[in-house]
Amino acid sequence: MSETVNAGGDEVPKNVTIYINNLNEKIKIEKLKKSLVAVFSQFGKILEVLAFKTLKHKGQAWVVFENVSSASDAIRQLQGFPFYDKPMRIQYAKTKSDVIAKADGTFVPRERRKRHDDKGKKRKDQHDANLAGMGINPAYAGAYGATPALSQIPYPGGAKSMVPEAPAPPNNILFIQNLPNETTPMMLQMLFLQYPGFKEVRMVETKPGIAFVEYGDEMQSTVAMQALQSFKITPQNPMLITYAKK
DNA sequence: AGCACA
Repeated sequence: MSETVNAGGDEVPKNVTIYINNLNEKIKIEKLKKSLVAVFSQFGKILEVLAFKTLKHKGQAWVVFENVSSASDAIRQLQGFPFYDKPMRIQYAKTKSDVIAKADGTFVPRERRKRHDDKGKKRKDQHDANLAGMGINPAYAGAYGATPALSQIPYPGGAKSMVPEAPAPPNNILFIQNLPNETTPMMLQMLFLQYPGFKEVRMVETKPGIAFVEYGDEMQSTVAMQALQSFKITPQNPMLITYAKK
């Protein structure tokens, strides 16, 4: 079959883009997008994820895949999937996404008020289409390209988690894992104190191997994270530093 | 409930 029937009984033709609603509106847009990437990447390459916080568009998102088969698999397999405590409702999107139109040359700017599109915009669009063609979301390339920690961290918890978590967004508090059991707060303080803005180290006796390190702000915590990422207290224990969850 | 391209 080549179409699905949505809850309202309307037939929706296949599309590489899926439209998701009934999303938890309390989740911040950036976190939501990253979590969607985390959950939907299993079905194939994602070109872009769009979500907006305006009234009319809250609780909804568009995930643009490279192939329709990915979109179909996603709809089949994740229909009703509990995501941040709410079952996702997934359909094919009704219209073609701009990234796709730009890539296949059918893109027409929708504000008809412009008589000429200026050269600068055109070049930018072409650039974005190129990025998309390489599997790089232009929006992410700009926004997160300079934040290496976000891309290099596998999600902690991995397979056992029913709702895969995207890496946490920047936070002035760092979460340290894979520490040797003999690590003391004093040892960590010596390491982290050398970076500006250091506030404190917290460890929990009953949870060996992890610690929280707090800085004044997220710029400072990011500097420390990048400096000490994979630092080995013992040769077997490269530390894994991520932002703590908010 | 709400199908866009910050």
